[in-house]
Formats: sequence, structure tokens, C-alpha cells
Amino acid sequence: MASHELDDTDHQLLRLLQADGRRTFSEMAPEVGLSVAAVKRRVDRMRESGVIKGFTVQVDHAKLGRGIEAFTELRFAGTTSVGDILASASRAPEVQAVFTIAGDLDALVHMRVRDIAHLQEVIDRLRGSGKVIGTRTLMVLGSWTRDD
Amino acid sequence: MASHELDDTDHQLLRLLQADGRRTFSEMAPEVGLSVAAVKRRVDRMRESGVIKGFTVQVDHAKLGRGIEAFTELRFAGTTSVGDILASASRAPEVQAVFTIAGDLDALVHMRVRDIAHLQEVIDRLRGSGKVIGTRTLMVLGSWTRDD
DNA sequence: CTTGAAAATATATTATC
DNA sequence: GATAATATATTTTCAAG
Repeated sequence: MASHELDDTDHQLLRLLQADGRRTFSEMAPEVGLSVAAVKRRVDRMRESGVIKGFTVQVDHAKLGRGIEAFTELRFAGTTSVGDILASASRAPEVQAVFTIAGDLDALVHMRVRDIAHLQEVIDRLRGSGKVIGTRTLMVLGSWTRDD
Repeated sequence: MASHELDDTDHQLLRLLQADGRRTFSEMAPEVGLSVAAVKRRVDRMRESGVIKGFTVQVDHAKLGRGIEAFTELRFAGTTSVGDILASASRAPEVQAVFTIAGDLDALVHMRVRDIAHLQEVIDRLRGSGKVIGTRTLMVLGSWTRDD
């Protein structure tokens, strides 16, 4: 293993792509001091090794009518498996991410909704989906994300 | 306003770009039944209106030596402003995102670390940064993210 | 094993309708 | 929005450090 060890140039390419995932090889080449072909080969290699999982677009959810963001902590019945938890919580389209958690709570669910009524509705849906025995919701007032 | 209303085709383009942010216009054009130029105009328009904030690369953090993920809830001294909270918590490079929260806790910090010792160290750094009066850390065992 | 340069192909971009 | 012309970028190939 460790067949995918990255040097400084690779890290620099990752940073460039994090800031703009559609940056062209031709644009990055002079910035890292390599030829276009060399840059492409490095990015291809990082893709193959799985260091780069993919590329995506960053969307302004508020402008798409889902301006409210919340985290809901879920507690499940003792018999629920992690797979069940992920499957159950990820079913709602408003759910952006599900984290299974060590300790007294079982999952943390990140969701985006239109308004408070919509939030209520999603929480009810989660609670109604069977094994959920408790929830606690944290409303997000503002956020900062490391540019990615 | 409402100058950035999106039709079904725009939403379809967003979905395609969410799944692969480097998909070419030429590839998307037949999928949405438009010409390449029309696709480019729509994507350009969504960029200008801010619906598309940007593009980025998705990285496998475990393969970069930061395989442990955690959320830390922070409570701050009563006099701390939201700006101070964001500034303070985002200082650590291990911090991926900071959410300011309504209710009894003040912030939820998403971080990625190398190992438990590293986690300990980051938490100590956060606690030591002045106004933090309490923390509670949730270790992430597993996660699922809607593909973006 | 990685690079750079060049050629061939594909894509992006712009102008016109 | 489509089509066509032009400018860029990607991708492959091959020779070389």
C-alpha cells in the first residue's frame, strides 16, 4: 500500500482544484511548473488511486428555496443496525448527510429545508420512520466552510 | 429579482454537474436535449446569478491521513459575538466547517484529524482560544452524503 | 518512473441568424 | 435556441532525462 503517496505538487494541484474544480490542466500547468501532460497524468493518477473521489458543483441552496439548515440528533431503538440507521435517515430528500456517532446519540443528520414548517415535516417523517426513539434539532444560524 | 428562476432543464444540469462537476457541455447537451451553446449559456447564467457558487474536487480525506472525523459542540462566554465565534473556531486547519447554532449551544464544529491524539490536541486548542467555556465532542463512526 | 513536446482529437467559445 | 467558425483544451504518442 501507500502506493498513492503525494508530493508537494500533488497537494498543490488538489488545492487548486478545491478552489476551482473546473480549472483546466493548461491553466494549472504553469502554476505548478510542469507541462500540461504531466499535470493531467498526476490528476489521472489521483483519480485512479481514489485520492480524488470526484468533482462537483457548489450550489447556493438559499437561492434554490432551501434557505434553512439544521442538524438533527437521532436516537434509535437498541436493535437498530448502522446500516438501517443510514438507510432510514437518508431516505428524506431534504437530508444532505448522515453521520453515525459514537456515544449516547446514534446519528447526526444534516438537512436543508424551505422553512420551519418544512423542517417540522421532515423531523416528523424521520420520527415516524420506525425505529427513531428521540430527536433533538439544532437550527443553523450561520456557517463557514473551508473553501471546498 | 427572481431573475434567477430555474426550469427543469436547469435543475437537470445541476444534477448532472453535482454527479460530475467536470462533465463537458458537449456531454450534457444531448442529455438535456439542447445544443452545446445553449447548455453553456444556462450554466453561465447560473454562475452569474450565484445559484452556482463554484466547482470543487471531492477528496478522500482518509487517504490523505485524516481518517478521523468529529463534531465538537462549543459553548462560548456570553459576551462573544457570532463573528468572534466563527473567527475563533475556523482558525484551526483541521476545522472543515463551523455552524453557529440557535439554542443552548453556540457552535457546531466539523473537523478531520489524523488520530485520537490529534483530536485531543485540536480540542485543547479550541478550548484554549479564549472564550470557549464548554465542549462536547461527537466522534463520527461512519457517514453518508448525498452525492455532492 | 516521470517528464516535455508535438500531433490528433475533442471541447469551449463567440458570432450570426 | 441552433448552427457554424474559431480558439482552447484534452489526450495520445513518442522520445528523452
